[in-house]
Amino acid sequence: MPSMEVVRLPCACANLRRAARVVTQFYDGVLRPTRLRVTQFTLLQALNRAPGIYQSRLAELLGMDSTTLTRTLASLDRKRWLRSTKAADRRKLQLFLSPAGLREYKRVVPRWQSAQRRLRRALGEANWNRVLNAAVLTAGVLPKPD
Amino acid sequence: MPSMEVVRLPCACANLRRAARVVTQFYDGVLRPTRLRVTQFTLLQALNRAPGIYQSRLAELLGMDSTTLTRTLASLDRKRWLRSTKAADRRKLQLFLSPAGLREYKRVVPRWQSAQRRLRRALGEANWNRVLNAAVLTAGVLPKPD
DNA sequence: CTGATAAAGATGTATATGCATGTATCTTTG
DNA sequence: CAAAGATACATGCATATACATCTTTATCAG
Repeated sequence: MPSMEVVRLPCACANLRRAARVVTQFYDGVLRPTRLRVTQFTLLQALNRAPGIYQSRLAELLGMDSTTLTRTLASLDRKRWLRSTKAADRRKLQLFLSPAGLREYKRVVPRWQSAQRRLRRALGEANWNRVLNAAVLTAGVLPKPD
Repeated sequence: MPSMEVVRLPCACANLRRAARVVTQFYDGVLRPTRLRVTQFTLLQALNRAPGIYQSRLAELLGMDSTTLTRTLASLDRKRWLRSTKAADRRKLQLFLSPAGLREYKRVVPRWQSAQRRLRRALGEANWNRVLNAAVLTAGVLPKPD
């Protein structure tokens, strides 16, 4: 008979990925009526806060491969929420929200706030702050593999 | 000029996803010589610990949609690392490692242990334990959206 | 028992993600 | 300055992930 007890995963990475999946599903659920996912909302939010940021810097900020951004940003661009211009160093792209992008961002903010409030209540203050610092925890701390 | 300061993301979900990306990249880097990714390693490890587990229960354990498992397990199955049999309730699948799957798991364990040790050292005990509990934090705590 | 409903998994479709590699641009070295 | 190397982004390819929907099987109401 299959085990009924909880199988504790000893892998830190597996646990973190699991937490990210669960929380993403929660946020996406709350955001569903807006037809925007939390991943795209995060990009709009970052661009609202750091207009003109370089793609490479944004990737660094999100701990994400810069080439992953190429595609996710392309989907925002298709919706006309983005403006990008070449920087003085013409290899670099500077990214901005378009007016429509700003409107979209503002439209979704209340739902996002609701998700934040509900998660905060569910976790309690201490755990909430730990989650907010999760990114900082792993920023620059990790040694290069091999 | 694009901002040089750190842009703190206020979204708990964005932070958690970021941490998961960074840590996944680290584990995948350490595991690279084995040509196995941490996501697949996690499945082998789970099946090693809970042989005969139902697919739906495994999905629950990993906070993952059960239909996502269908495909990830299919990739393990293509490599002949899996055995699955129908349960008494013939809608359900019971999952096991094949002998080759067990060998593969054992082959990769040392690298995984190395990644664990290195992350633990980088984070320190307190943060390490928080990460190990990240999954528990979010288990069953979240209210249904709407 | 039969029809209605629920549960488990498979499949279609879409997004997210990373690495290897390619191309354009910049920087460094002689 | 020209060649060599480095940097930024785009593209090809592979995996990861979820939801809606479909099929199969089980359970429940009568």
